[in-house]
Amino acid sequence: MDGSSFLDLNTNPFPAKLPKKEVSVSASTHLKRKWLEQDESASELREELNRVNSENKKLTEMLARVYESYNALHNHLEKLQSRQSPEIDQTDKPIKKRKQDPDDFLGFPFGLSSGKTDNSSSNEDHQQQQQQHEQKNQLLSCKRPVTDSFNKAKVSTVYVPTETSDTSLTVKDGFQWRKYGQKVTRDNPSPRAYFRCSFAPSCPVKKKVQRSAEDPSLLVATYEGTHNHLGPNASEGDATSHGGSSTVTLDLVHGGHSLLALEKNERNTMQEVLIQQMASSLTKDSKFTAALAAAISGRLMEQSRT
DNA sequence: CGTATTTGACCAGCGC
DNA sequence: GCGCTGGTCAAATACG
Repeated sequence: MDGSSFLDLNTNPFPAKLPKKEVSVSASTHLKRKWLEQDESASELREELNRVNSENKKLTEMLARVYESYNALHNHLEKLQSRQSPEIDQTDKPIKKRKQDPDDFLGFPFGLSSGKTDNSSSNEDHQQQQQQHEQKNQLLSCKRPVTDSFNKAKVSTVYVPTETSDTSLTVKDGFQWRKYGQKVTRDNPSPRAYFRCSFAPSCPVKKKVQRSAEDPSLLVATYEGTHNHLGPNASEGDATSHGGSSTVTLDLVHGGHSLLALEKNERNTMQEVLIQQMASSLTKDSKFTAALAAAISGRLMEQSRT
């Protein structure tokens, strides 16, 4: 992307026609004219505001449509999945298993790993839907959950863009995590940090965070298990309010039963989250804010000149 | 002083 | 059985 962001707030198709200089104008008419001009510019601004509002409305509607189709697609996928693999039943057996089955490894549902799946009937529709689903995920979230809730494995992976200089290996997801270990792994030069949920003492959820080997600007957070307590929204301990990077609070660990419990609430808040996310990404973009500031100041200057 | 983090040691699964 | 590797423990340390 060539980052020359330019924001033109002056969308008025009829630029302010500055009157030709009239030398012999009485003081009162001059004053009246000035008021008139101010009035005009005020109404222009009002029009502009209305236009921006309607645009905002349109965008919100568009977002809602996208989200609706996402939900429809999601439900459809869940149905398909439950029809094709009804045997999936991952009970809470704390099996210590080093090598995970590649089929459920981190729950890659989109053939990211090898393309080999159990339902290798190469159902093209299915694959297409999965791809669409993934695209939507990418579109909707910079925190891209690679696993989806339809995958019943209680493992999900989240990619979080971060500063390469940031070595803290922290992913702010709203939950409280206690770090209990750090390891350098074979396939990645950057260390992997191990976290446990410290929100509730009995919460079994674990999180691994490691910088992506391919893209050092990405943190890969792997969540395992299901929280057995209320989500971060129920508490005040939300990391998003602590300044710094504004990440969106999402419960990224769905699995088994808690999914059903959480999904309704999640859907209700999803739209809000998306909007917050858009706003935060815009405000984080220095070019955007600079362009906005320039446009506003330009507008003000112009107004003061007239 | 209590809590969180760091870090080396230890454990267990897996491949050879 | 042995070595490699990922995951966990727990003492030491840092921090508020």
